[in-house]
Amino acid sequence: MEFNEKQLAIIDTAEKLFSIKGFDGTSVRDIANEAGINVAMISYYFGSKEKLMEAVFEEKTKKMRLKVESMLQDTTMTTRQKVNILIDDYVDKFMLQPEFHKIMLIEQITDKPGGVSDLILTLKKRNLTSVRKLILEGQKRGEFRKNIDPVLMMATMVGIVSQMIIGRRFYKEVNNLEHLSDTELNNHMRKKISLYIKKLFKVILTNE
Amino acid sequence: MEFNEKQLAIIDTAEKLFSIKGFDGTSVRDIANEAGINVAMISYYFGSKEKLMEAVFEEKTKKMRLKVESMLQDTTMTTRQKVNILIDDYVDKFMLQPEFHKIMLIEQITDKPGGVSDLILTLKKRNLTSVRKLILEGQKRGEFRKNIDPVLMMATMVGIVSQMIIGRRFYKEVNNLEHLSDTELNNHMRKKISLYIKKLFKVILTNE
Amino acid sequence: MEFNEKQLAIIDTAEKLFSIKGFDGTSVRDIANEAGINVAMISYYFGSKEKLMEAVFEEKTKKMRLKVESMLQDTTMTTRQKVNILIDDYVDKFMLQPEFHKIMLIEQITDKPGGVSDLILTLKKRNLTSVRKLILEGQKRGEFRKNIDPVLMMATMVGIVSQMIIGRRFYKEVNNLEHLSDTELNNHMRKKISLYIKKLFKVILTNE
Amino acid sequence: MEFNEKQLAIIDTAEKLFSIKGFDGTSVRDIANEAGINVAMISYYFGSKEKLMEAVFEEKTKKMRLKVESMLQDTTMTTRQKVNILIDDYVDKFMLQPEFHKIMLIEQITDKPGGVSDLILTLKKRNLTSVRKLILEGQKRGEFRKNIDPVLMMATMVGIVSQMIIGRRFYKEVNNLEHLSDTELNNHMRKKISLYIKKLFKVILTNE
DNA sequence: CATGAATGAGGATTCATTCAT
DNA sequence: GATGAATGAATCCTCATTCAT
Repeated sequence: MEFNEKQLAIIDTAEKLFSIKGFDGTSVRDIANEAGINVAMISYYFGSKEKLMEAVFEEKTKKMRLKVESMLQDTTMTTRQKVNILIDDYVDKFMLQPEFHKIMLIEQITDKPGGVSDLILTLKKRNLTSVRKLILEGQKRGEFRKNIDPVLMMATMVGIVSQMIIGRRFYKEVNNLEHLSDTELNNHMRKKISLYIKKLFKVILTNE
Repeated sequence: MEFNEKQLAIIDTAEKLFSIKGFDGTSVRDIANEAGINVAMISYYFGSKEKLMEAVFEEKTKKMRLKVESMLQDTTMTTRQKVNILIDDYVDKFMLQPEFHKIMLIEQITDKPGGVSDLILTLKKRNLTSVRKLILEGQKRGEFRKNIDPVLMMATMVGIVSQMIIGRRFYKEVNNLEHLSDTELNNHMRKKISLYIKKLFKVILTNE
Repeated sequence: MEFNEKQLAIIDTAEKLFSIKGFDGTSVRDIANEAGINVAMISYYFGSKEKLMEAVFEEKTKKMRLKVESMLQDTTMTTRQKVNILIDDYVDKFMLQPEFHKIMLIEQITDKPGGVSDLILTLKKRNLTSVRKLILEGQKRGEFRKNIDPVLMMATMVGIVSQMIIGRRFYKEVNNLEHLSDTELNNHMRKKISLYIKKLFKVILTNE
Repeated sequence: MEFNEKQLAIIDTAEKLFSIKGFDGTSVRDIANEAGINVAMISYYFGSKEKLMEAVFEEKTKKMRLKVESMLQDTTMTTRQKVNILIDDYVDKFMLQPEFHKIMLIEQITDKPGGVSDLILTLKKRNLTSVRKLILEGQKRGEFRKNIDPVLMMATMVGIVSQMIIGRRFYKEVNNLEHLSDTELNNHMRKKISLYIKKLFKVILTNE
């Protein structure tokens, strides 16, 4: 599915508003006004508000696919190096798209059958398969220990990032970082979270 | 604030529906029908839908306050024992109230000013203070290492639990646990998560 | 119809609120709150909101009946003296009960069939009969001229008083009387209006 | 502000219903049904019921501005002639728009701050200024006497017309004019009132 | 005699969508 | 292809009244 320029503008606006006010809290008029287009355009281009949400998801997940598969083939890196790259990759992607991350969270929480949450579930299962392969590789190579739960591992990484995105205001206030610009804070948090998760995973994967 | 039986019934229904369909996705009619009461009763008892949400929050957080403070005084336990109790406590509380947990998440994500998210922020700050004290105690006693970030620690525990609650369906399917009843699955997950976080925290807190 | 103390309190409150916010703009809850009684009392005591309005009217018109009839018998006064007394009487009564006057106006304007406006119409017809007699008396005695229209005469007196009550704020501002208290302004206006109407009527009734 | 045809139809209907049932007594559904349009159109076109009322006022006052100012310049007429024209003008305008007149009355009586009553007050003040100028002119030319109160004068004219509009039914019945059509009665009343007020004003303005 | 609780109808407004142009 | 106008359904809330106690 290819979207034209106007459609992309609508998708961007929708992403922003959905993440701030939720799907039901956002009216198509809000989106139309913010995007500077006619209300009827949304039905016209996407069919319905629901379909617009799916379009948002479709468009925004294009960049979201984890590049695990390609790395699995690679034999020049240790598995731990691969894991670290993966962590960096994940943290960067989501910290740079907090709005979309929020939408994904909300969709999973509300979990409407037939909606976006089904797509997310599929995505998660696919990612799990990759992660399992990676863990297996690490174990075969003797880098990782036995009894690693990939689901809990994923929950750890995703959960921490989620909490930091959701609790951005909290983090800023309790660490007295009000003087930082949005971009600065983002960079600061990205580095910190990345480092932290890497340390954590090192322990999870290797310690006995 | 004391709520009577009928009010509590409304609150319970509201909690459930808000967690499934979100605040805006839930109409007061939905709540009234589900609770078997007249629509007007909601305004009558709570003033508005917004106020009802606050009542839900008020009622459900009664049991939610972490019992850190009381434990801080205790001198018969090691700090790590205290931390483990805290983890058990937290995991139990939220895994037994997944609906409310979802509401808290949604409220934090959408983050309406003047709404429930402000109350949550206050709660988190209060908890942070307690956690900081606990860490300090552990460090003074030589149990814990230096350079522990309490905010990341909290994000880790909260994030993992969140992910497991949100990803309950995912967890069930990929682990082939469809044969378990809801209660059985709950118990299974609670134990697993608790154990996992404890291990994680042991490493975070003590390892050099 | 005799009203007990509580009923009278409700009637007074209702009169005030009806005059400020109109009948439809006033809710029985408003009245109940303002009067410090239970909402159900209004239906309980008066049957309905509509009936309450009629009770207000009934109670407040008790003092409103013009004392024309009694004066007609009097042979010691000239008719013009009688007219002047009547004017004083009317102006005083309405300027001292502006709220009720407003209600009467609104009721006449909206003119619901079967409502209070019917009662007002009856009252006006009764008053007209008296006024006609008085004019006749004046004409027989040679005090008044021919061709006096009693309806226009009444409209003149009632209309001027109405305008002054309605336009109280206007009058105060354009005459720079902001320094006067409510009572002072009332007295000032009463005298002025009374005098003005008397002059006017003198001309209307006697001039050729 | 220019209103399109449909808006004008809504405004006309609203004017009628507001004058009959009052603002609060009229529901937007009433207006929509009577005007043969969808309920949502009212919000669509005017934003709210309140704004619709303001639109009614705005539209209907277009023709309502007294043409005093233009006449003040005129040197070919005596001031009394000007006054007479003014009276004719006023009586005609309001007797031909009794509905709107009623709305103005109700709005002044209930006197909601920030509502239409503020606009009416402004209008009255503007008119007062003009009337004052006219009186001054008459006095300078020696046509009028001293000590004329313009506010009472206005109250007289406006009050009489108001009473006749409000008491239209009363007037009809007591004068046995049931055989007249609405238009005939209107013409009859207009002439009568006009003549009466002119006579009255002649006396007020010139008599010592 | 009095009242807090409860109700169903109706209030204004906003919604996503469709239609005519 | 694009849009302002229009719609019916649904939104939350308040209404006057009644009921059970």
